[in-house]
Amino acid sequence: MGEKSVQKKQFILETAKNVFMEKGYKEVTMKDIVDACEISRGGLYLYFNSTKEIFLEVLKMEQDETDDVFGSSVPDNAAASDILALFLKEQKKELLRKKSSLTVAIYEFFFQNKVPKKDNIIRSQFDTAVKIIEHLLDEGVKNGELYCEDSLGTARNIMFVIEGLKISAQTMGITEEMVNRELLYIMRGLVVEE
Amino acid sequence: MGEKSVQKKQFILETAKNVFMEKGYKEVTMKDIVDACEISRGGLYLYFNSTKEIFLEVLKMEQDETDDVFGSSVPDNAAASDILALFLKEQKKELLRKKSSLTVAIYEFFFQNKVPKKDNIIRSQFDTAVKIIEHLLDEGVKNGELYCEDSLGTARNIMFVIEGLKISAQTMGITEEMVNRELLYIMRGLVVEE
Amino acid sequence: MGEKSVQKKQFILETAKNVFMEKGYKEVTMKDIVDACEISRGGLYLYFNSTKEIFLEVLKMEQDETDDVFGSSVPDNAAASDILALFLKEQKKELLRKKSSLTVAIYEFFFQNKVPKKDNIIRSQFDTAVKIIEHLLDEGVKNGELYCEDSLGTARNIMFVIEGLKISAQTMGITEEMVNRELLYIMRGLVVEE
Amino acid sequence: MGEKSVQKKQFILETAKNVFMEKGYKEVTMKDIVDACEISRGGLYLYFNSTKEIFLEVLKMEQDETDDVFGSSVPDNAAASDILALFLKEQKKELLRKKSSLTVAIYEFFFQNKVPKKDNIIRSQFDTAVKIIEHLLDEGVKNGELYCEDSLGTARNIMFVIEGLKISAQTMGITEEMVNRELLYIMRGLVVEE
DNA sequence: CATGAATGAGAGTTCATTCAT
DNA sequence: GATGAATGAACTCTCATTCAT
Repeated sequence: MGEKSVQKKQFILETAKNVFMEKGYKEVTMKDIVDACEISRGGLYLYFNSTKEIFLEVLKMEQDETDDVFGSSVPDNAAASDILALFLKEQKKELLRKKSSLTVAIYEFFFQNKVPKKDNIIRSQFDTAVKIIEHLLDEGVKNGELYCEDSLGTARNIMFVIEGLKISAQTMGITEEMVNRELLYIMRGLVVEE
Repeated sequence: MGEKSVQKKQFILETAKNVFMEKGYKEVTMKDIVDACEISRGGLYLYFNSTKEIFLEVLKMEQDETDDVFGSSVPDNAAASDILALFLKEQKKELLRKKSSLTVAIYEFFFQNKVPKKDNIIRSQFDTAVKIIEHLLDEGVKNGELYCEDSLGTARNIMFVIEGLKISAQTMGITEEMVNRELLYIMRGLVVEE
Repeated sequence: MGEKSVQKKQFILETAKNVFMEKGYKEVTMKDIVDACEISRGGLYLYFNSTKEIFLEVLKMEQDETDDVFGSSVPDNAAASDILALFLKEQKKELLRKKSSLTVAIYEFFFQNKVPKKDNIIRSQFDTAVKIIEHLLDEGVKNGELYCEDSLGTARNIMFVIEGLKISAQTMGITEEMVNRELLYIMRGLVVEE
Repeated sequence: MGEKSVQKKQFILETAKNVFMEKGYKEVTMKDIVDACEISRGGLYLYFNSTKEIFLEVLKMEQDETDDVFGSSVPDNAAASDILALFLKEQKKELLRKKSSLTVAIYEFFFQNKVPKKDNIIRSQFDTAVKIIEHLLDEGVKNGELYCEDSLGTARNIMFVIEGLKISAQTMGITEEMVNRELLYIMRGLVVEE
């Protein structure tokens, strides 16, 4: 595939991502993507054979971007509790950003496609997040900022709460206040009060 | 619609429920239900006009059944912590029952149908569960079995964890061990150790 | 068929007539009539086997009523030109009564059902009207009120104009003014000016 | 749509026109046209979305052709009365051409689609014809060939008679003799007898 | 590489007609 | 007589997928 084709493929993926953000996963047809990309029907098939194939590549793209973000954005000399708070704030922003998120599409996709653990982006992102939180908790405890007896258990607990908030945001709807309340509840149990 | 038809309607709903458990919500077509019920194309339309209509009635049916269960199954003179443990065990069973659950269908349905709060079964079940847990916690604290400063906050936290486990079960897959671990984590923070 | 059944049949015909006036002929389904009559599907089939059958009986009913009207409403000792004017006025009223007329239904019916001359209500009504007009013209000429060399030809001409107005009313729409103009044009050619 | 498609679109319209001539307007389904064109179900939808859309384009096509004919076929130096006779003869041919005419389809279409005056082909053709006849009458009077006091009124009268003949041809059936008789009746009133 | 016309399978929906009760 | 549940044929419309150009 020439360089030009690589660009076109990239363009299709970016455009398709928007479509998935709009309509979720199941609803999206090849026609939707063809229309959004303003290319020919046959043209799309030169690059992808199904919405599933496209979605998988969109996911991979997403994952790469997320990895980058994760790696870069952590301030070096910040206090662990501050970083944790920052992390939670980030999650909150994501949670409340109703539209223009792949969340629903990802859920729909994984509902019907049972993928092996290692390819499961939800799983790997969950695990990564747990590890990061665990590490932050350990740091916080070491520094005396935080109190936590079981950092791994707590990290997992936090992530399940966040997952719970995430799905609730998409199904029953949640307000910013509700998210704040939950995150506060979590932090209250961790921060050492003077 | 005569008495006979009520039975048939019920039969269709039961059958359709199985179809939704099998295939989720979006995937299901009127034809799927026609085939499952072994009735004629037109026959189904005598009772329902769309899968959405059917699904809504299946949900209502479900909810009624759940209400019954909730009302009846609580032992009278049990210790609060035991009832709570029982409740969590029930949730666990539900969580791990991969197939033959409407969970995925319900998620898919509420992804695309934003219904008013009061009609949102997910919301109302969530709220009901929170109230029950809160009450149990209060009882437990009163009896000295449990320790909990903010029973409402804790109840909500527990339910969000359960929601998190529920969606995780459907997307990344979870083992019984994982569920146990989480529920244990929750209980550990509540039970007064001697 | 008992007396009761005769009444019911009559009721169906009256109701069906309204449906045909509303929707024309082709559009009407057995279901439409069942719904309008608020009887059972099977019930209708006890009396009629198709919309065509129903329409034919509606037509016959209509024809009988029209015959009655024609017979009774002619004042005995009136001047021929006055009766003619009255007749034309009646036609005008009919023409402009857009809704609640069987006109369109009749047209649609005869477009696709080529019936033998004698059963063709349009034909027989046309012929009857021609005869009446011809007679009136003859009378008028005899009395010196009217001038007309070819009473039969004129009668036919008048009726074709009226047919033309009738179809125009249903297709391109006509105003009262337009009808007046045409009828005036006709009368001007007939009335002896002093 | 490429050049090739334009040809195909044209082909569909021509074929559809025949279908409409056969079956009228209301009766015709997309499937009828698909079958007549021997194309695929989906193929037709590439060009048109409904029988209404197709019929409207067939009408436009027809109108264009008619306009051409009107413009070209008038001999230059002919006597007005001859042209008028020619015109009426043309109408007669049209009238008697029972099958293979869009007449019925057009009537059916305009029965249920009330279109604005300017888009109403029946109306505009009627008006055009009136103008032409009026002009011919004026010419004829000027030349002393014809006698007519109210050329516009007469023109309109003639056209309503023709409309009446047209609808009668489709509903009660008319013979060539009947048409001749009517046209003769009209001409007799106009031609100056020596 | 790219196009877009073409196909055909399949979903939704409506009704005429039948038939057990 | 009367009911209305049930059937199945027919129609509309949309897409995934192919293929000649």
